Order: sequence, then C-alpha cells, then structure tokens
Amino acid sequence: MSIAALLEAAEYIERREREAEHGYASTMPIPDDIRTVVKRTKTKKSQGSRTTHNELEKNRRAHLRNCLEKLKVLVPLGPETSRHTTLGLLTKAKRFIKNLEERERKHAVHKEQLSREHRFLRRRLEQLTTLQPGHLHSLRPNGHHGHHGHHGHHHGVTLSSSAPSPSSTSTSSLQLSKRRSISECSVGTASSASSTASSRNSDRSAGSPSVSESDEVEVDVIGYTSNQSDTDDHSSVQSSSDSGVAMSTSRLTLSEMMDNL
DNA sequence: CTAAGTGCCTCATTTGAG
DNA sequence: CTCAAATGAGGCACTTAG
Repeated sequence: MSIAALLEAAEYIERREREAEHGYASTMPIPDDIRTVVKRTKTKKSQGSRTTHNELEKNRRAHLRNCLEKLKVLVPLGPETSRHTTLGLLTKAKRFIKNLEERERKHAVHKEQLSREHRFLRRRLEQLTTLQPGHLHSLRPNGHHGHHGHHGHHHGVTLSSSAPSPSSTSTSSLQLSKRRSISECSVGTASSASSTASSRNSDRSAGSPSVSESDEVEVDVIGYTSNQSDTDDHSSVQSSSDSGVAMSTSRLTLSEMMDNL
C-alpha cells in the first residue's frame, strides 16, 4: 500500500470523525440511528439513559481507536508490524518522537555553526571592501615589505590571519578547518596553498611572495591551517600583517564573493 | 440551585486471534 | 489457554439550560 493511499485513508477517517464528532455534542448533522437513541432517552429517561451512555462511550472508544489508527500510519512500526498492541504502538511512537527531537537538535546545532561561519565571512568581506588599495599592501606578512616594489598597482592580497595565540587552537576550529579544506579547496588552490605554506614557514627570513598578481582583489577565503587559532565565532581572526600565518585556500575574487553573498 | 447532559475513568465480562 | 481488545455498566466531576 502506498503512502498516498494511507494518507487518503487517514484523511477519510478524519473527515468522518469530524462529521460524527463523537456522534453527540456536535453541531454537525447526527446520523439517524444515533438521533433516535437520543430521542428515546428524552422520552424514556431511566431505561434509555444507560443505553445512550453506552452509545456515547462506544463513540468515544471508536474515536480513540481512530486516533490510534492514525498514529499507526504516522509511526514507523518496523518489521514486526503484524503483531502490534496499543502499548507497543504507544511505546514506538514515544521513541519515534524522541528520535525526531534528537534530529531536530542536531540540525539546530549545525545551523548555528553555519550561521557563525556566515557571520565571520561577512565580516571578513566587509573588512576587505572597506580597505583602501594602499592599505592592502600592509596586510602582507612582514617579510614581504619593501622587497617587491614591482607589485606596484596590483591589489592582490593574501589574507593572513592574525593568530593571537597559535597554541590556543580549539578542536572545533580544527574540525572546521579540515572540513573547509576538504570541501572547499579546489585543485587550483593547491599552488596557493603551497605558496602560503612556504611563506608561513619562511616568510620572516626569506620572504617569498605569496601575493598573486591580479587586477582584482584576491581573497584567500578559507582553509585555515591547523595551527591557526579560531574562536567560536571567528572573531579573533583578523587581517594583520605581522602574524606570518597565511590562510591558504580557494581563491575567490571579491566580485565572486559579492555574488555569493 | 438543580436536573440533565457530557466526558472520562474503572471494573467485569466477552470475544477473537495466536 | 493466554492475552489484548471490545463492550457494558456504574460512578464521579464538570457544564449548562431552565
């Protein structure tokens, strides 16, 4: 039986139930058999009242049964569906609801994580857009200063993240960086990643340029290296030229980032 | 205020399936 | 035979119309 058929059946039951509405206490038209019972109670009180009461009780139980049937449709009953009791059904429903709640909680946590990430990236973008081209050069690690004047008018910049205390890397940020580098680093990133890696290791002494030559402002958005500190909402990650820690990774042009946001 | 109606609960008994 | 479900019956609490 298909889900659609089950839903249709449930809907039918619900409709009938709404119409009958316990068969009493309803403004809806009451079926003839019930109406006669009600009439009878008004004439022959003592004897009929119990009958009415029994009818009402029967309807109430039918309503209860319908609800259980509907619940049965909603709750996955597993392989031993043939032999189910009311108690079993209710137990399974309880477990089912708990599972749903658990999933919802996990989703909420994930959503919060993503929104933090989103906030962080937004801030970074704002920082970059407000920076003047001249200032961008100051973002470069110290080792690059002065040596390569021929970069001249280029706006190319490698985002270096200031790591206030490199030893304070949290586990969550580690996971974050791993996930990011796996999911977001492209093949084209490899060169930039390696270049930033080399600059990280040697830029204080050798100073090989990690700045790409481009007419647009290039942003190494993501892929923090593992020794990089990252607080919960990334608020400690700032562009600073003296940390010597470069963010490797996928390069997006500023305009591309704008498009994405 | 009171009788009647209604909803819910509980207990005893019956019924039907495994 | 056992067990779960269905049914009948009685009772209690609450609401409502007269």
